[in-house]
Amino acid sequence: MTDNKKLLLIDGHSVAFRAFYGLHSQLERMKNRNGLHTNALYGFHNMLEVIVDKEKPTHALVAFDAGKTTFRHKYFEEYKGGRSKMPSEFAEQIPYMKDLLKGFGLKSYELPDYEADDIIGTLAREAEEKGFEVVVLTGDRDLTQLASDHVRIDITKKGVKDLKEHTKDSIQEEMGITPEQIVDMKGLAGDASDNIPGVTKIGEKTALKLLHEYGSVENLYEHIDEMKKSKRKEYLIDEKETAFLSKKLATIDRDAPVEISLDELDYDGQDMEALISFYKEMDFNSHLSKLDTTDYMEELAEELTEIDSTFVEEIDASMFKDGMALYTEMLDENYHHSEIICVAWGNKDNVYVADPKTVFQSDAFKNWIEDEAMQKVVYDAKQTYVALNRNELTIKGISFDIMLASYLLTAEDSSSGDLVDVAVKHDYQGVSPDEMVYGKGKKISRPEDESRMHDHLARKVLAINTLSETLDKELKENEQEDLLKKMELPLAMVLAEMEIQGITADAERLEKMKGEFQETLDRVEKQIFKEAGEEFNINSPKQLSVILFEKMGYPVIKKTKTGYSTAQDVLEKLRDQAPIVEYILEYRQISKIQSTYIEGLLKVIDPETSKIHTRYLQTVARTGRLSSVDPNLQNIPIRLEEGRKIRQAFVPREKGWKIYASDYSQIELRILAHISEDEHFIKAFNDDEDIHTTTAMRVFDVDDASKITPNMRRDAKAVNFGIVYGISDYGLSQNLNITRKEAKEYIDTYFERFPGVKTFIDEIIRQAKEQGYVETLFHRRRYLPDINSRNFNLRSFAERTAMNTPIQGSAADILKMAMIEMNKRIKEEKMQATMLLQVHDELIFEVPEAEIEKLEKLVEEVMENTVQLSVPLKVDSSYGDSWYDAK
DNA sequence: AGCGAACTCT
DNA sequence: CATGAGAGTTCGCTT
Repeated sequence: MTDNKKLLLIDGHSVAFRAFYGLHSQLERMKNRNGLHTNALYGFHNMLEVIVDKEKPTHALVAFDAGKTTFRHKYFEEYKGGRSKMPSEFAEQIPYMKDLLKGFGLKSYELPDYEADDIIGTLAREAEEKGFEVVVLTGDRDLTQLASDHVRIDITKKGVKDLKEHTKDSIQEEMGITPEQIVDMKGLAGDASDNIPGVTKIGEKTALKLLHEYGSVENLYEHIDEMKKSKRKEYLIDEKETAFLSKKLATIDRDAPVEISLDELDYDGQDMEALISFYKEMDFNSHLSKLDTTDYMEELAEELTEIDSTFVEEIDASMFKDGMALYTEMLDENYHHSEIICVAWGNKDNVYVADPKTVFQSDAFKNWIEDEAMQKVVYDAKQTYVALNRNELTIKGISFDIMLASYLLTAEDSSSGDLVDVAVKHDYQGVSPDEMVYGKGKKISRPEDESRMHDHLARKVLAINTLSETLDKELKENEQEDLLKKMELPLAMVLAEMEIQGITADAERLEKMKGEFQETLDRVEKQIFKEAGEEFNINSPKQLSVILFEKMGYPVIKKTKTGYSTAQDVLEKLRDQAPIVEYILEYRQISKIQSTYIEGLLKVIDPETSKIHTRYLQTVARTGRLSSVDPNLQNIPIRLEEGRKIRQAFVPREKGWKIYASDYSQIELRILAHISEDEHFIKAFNDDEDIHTTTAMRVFDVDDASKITPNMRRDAKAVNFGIVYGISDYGLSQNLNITRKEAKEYIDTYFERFPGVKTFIDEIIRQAKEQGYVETLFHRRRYLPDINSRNFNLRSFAERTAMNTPIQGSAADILKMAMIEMNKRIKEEKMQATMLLQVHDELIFEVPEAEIEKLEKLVEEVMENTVQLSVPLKVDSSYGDSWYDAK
């Protein structure tokens, strides 16, 4: 051996198929969050890991079969006939193989008309001629014919990671023939699995005997006359053609027109980024956590080309130009509390980095920030606004936000808050993750070497600058420019003001409630322990299920992945037979209020101002809705009286003022009416009818509204909801506690009576399948990669998303526009009323008594008329001394 | 530190 | 076969 080159060739399909059956018993357990089976991918992954680690190849390739037919079918149509169809659980995993291979840094190759065997055979020959060692990984014994002095064939055994190695010698020893003779063997004996016929009455034993005597099929027929007369000889003579054909079929073509050269196959290890995203996609969390990313991180850092930036201790006006990018660095994501630790700004010509102390003392900086005419581009306009506001600066003239732009373009989660995610998503590699500079978890801190931080920030500024141009172009191509510049960006400013304003919370009220709820909890807890006959942690579903289903022996109604379900709907079914569950339900309800709402809210009230400042996340919800965190003020209880009382703690900032709430009535169904153009729906809304009653009348075929019972209306309401969410008969039956058949009848009648809705659903799904995404009324997009998936769950989910997103998303768009307009009008009118909160279809204000009438008129005018649909939009308003009383 | 179950809202 | 949209927080429990 003159050199150490080693080529690893993998028979992709056969190895994956072996992996699939190797982990077949795990089939139902191994699914990702979307319901995609992952057992073949998992097994294949582990095999790759083992073989790559063991062999340390210098070159590698994974070969696949291309299409159904190969050149062999020309000679023999039935080749590989009689094979049963691939199970769909396996087939659905195939498209993801390429992601797995990408992660391993392995190239793959297929060749029309040829099988993977031929590709492998050809490359193995070439490589051996050039002095390589060759290892072939396959699940298929056929490949053993390729074994030679420098070619070894590894075949997967039943256990997933076990391999059996086949060398020229081991084959000779086990089979008694050379690897080359294996095809002669098949010529005579055939191969049932590939539907290769062979010669009648000749099996492996006979073939072996014949081959020992004659060596090959060709030689056998040359000397066939010397064979003494026998039935076998007759068969051999009669089926001479078949024997040659069979040999030909079984022979791997070692001279296939493979157009990839060995040089291209050099292997340089895993592609960390691709591997991480593959693990995430498949929910391979154990792999994810054991991944050693330090090498990768260092590598990334080295890859960054050097950039120029200036750390400045004195600032002057010459450092600011129109169109520059600006970034303010904070270590905690909650910008209401987190300190700015460094500031950077600049463009492609100059990047400046400075300490906040320097920046906030500078008049030149202040002039630039507050000059509307000087445009700035940023990452996260709202964060930037709030951060500067806390330093007595009001930023004006933000013209672009790459975080918002990226969200509009891909509607993918960029909530990690790290600019690097957005950059990488748009193929910009010049910036590193925050984690690399500041560390992660509890250890997040300023780097000791300050210059590292300065460089990091300078890179962010350059990234913002560069990406703002490319993303702007992409937005224009998608007709989404207005969505950014007239909706999301102005909204970011409005939200910033709302967050900074905050809502006043009455801590004393909460403290008082806390005491009362604690008494209830103690009392209910005692009763539960008495019924159970022992003490345990009621908050632990695991301990609770032991008590309920094992100790007390109540029937199990539903199971979760990890054990018995003790969810609300399950407990409600046990209510009649199990007195204890009544107490458990009460305990759960109250303890949720206590921990999340009372104790949780008390923790986030600013003791100085008595205010709560939530943060609205503008780039999380895939439909375009906002979400609210730290705390979430969009899920304050209302349905049950006990929880609703929490709202008494939300009060106006001044005595004598009121909390004023306005919500859109049935906005989603009105949008459905508008988009679907269903005449019955449109008429009902134009006539201001009660939509659920009208639905009930049509579905139950009743001609008089007075004959609609509350139950009929309730059912109709559930169906209307179901339509908006993308209904299934099963889901509706669960919801209404009726049979699946009855639910199906409801749905069928509904579609019959509202044909426009049916047409809308069919049409939106068709459109989604064709273009791969759906849009709201205002061009907000959501891509649906699974809409044509062969996996039922994935596809169904995408179909429901296709119908729900235009509805939910258009409602979100309308609210956003109304908020921008309201903010503007309140300022124009110089009102004291203040917009405080948004809860998906409602806006909450605080208002002086004297302005109530004016606000009422303004809110209605704005909310009902910001957008004109083919049905009217209707707003219901109310006010009171607290949020509780605004009902 | 991260996940799943349970709960809250529109 | 599995089975209604979009979110966030808290808890217990495992790593």
